[in-house]
Amino acid sequence: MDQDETDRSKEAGEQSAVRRTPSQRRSRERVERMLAAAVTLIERDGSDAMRMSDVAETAGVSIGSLYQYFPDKMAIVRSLAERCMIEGRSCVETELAKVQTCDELLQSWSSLVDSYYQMFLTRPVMRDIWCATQSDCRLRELELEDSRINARVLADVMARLKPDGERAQLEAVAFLIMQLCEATMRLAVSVDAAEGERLVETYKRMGISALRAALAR
Amino acid sequence: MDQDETDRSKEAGEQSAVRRTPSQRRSRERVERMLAAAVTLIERDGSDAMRMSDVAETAGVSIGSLYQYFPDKMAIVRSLAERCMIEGRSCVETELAKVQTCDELLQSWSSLVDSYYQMFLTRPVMRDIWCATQSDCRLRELELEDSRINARVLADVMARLKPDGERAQLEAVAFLIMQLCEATMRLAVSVDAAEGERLVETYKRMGISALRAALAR
DNA sequence: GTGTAATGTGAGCCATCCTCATATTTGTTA
DNA sequence: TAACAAATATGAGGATGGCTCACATTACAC
Repeated sequence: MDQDETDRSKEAGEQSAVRRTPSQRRSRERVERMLAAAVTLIERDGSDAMRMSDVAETAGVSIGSLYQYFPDKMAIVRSLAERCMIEGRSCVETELAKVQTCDELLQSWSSLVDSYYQMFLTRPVMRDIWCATQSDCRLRELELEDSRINARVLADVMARLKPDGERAQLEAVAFLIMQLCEATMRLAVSVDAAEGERLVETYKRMGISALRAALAR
Repeated sequence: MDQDETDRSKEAGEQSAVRRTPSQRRSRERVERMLAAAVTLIERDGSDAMRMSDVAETAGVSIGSLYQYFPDKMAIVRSLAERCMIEGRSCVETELAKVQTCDELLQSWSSLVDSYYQMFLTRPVMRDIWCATQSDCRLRELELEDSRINARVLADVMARLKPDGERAQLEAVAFLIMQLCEATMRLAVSVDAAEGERLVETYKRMGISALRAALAR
């Protein structure tokens, strides 16, 4: 069984945020408690300062239990990050699905950026996770993959609006826009609120003109 | 003396990459050896995997000597980062000093981006340092300050080309362009060469249109 | 040459991640 | 319900690596 997990994680590259899949309700609840404890601690001190022993204590489980489900410390952060990404992708898909015109696209995109920024402001844990992303190879890959998926969704819409556009080109623009969005968020939450807001506005203007340019004749 | 250092670092926020300033030639050379050793090890395994004991051994000094000059492991990375930033700022200043027209600005900026990208490709240590930036508060501040300085230089040129432009607005654009440049580099070196190059191109196009828009009537 | 300040050393302290042998709980079958 | 296997839980302690500190050595000033 353990063997099984290891193999799967090796080939799939994904999964493996958990080492053993919790099948009974008891263990599923405990895993939730562990993740919740991690959020609490990360919001208080940051993920670097978070100690595994504290996570265990806060969650009311033993160190051993923690390691039953998470192969290492970073796996906890990855797990939280994955949830954020899934949530984010769902927002992007929902918002972009209804787009019919270029103006609507710019509008939808702009509002996505706004709500994303709000998420960063209201959920401090996100900022930490997105920083941790940079120092963890696996997490970086996850984020890249996430951006690629979102970029594909955006490129789909763009392709609908400009059927003769070169697909690779559209996707490159969309991918960069997505990644620069992450970068802008990381930046905006590092400076004071007023400057942060202005940066997000500036980014939106850049993105809009990039989208316009990519969709133009 | 030690007291002095501590105080200065506390108030200045800067400096303090070194704990004790090497005044004799012998110690200055040793510090250089330590930094060189760190570069070697970071290029091989990354700064996370770099062990202080290895740095000491590679540099041919004792652990204690290392800690005479660097208060902690991150201080070494910070020290390397500062050197890169100083070098980068000098490039930016030199290149932008000769700009007289809008077209020349776009040309100079574009060539700066290109050479910066080349630096990332040819000096793997830079990628690692720029990643470490994200997880270190002090280093993040250094990078922000670096971007601000470069943004001011760029905004100066923009102001020359558009004397009636609102300064704060120009600087916001310039600052974001600088930061997104960092982000694009980090991204471009994380993907394969072909995609990396296309991303840099896309970024340049976005930057150019942002600069054009900011300078337009 | 003598004294002082600067510099160098490395054994070992300590925090923290993570393992593993063992104990407990749950679900299943007869 | 008893008996058994599979799943789950535990925490002492091994391993690693950052960092300290008491002491040794070297450079420099007079």
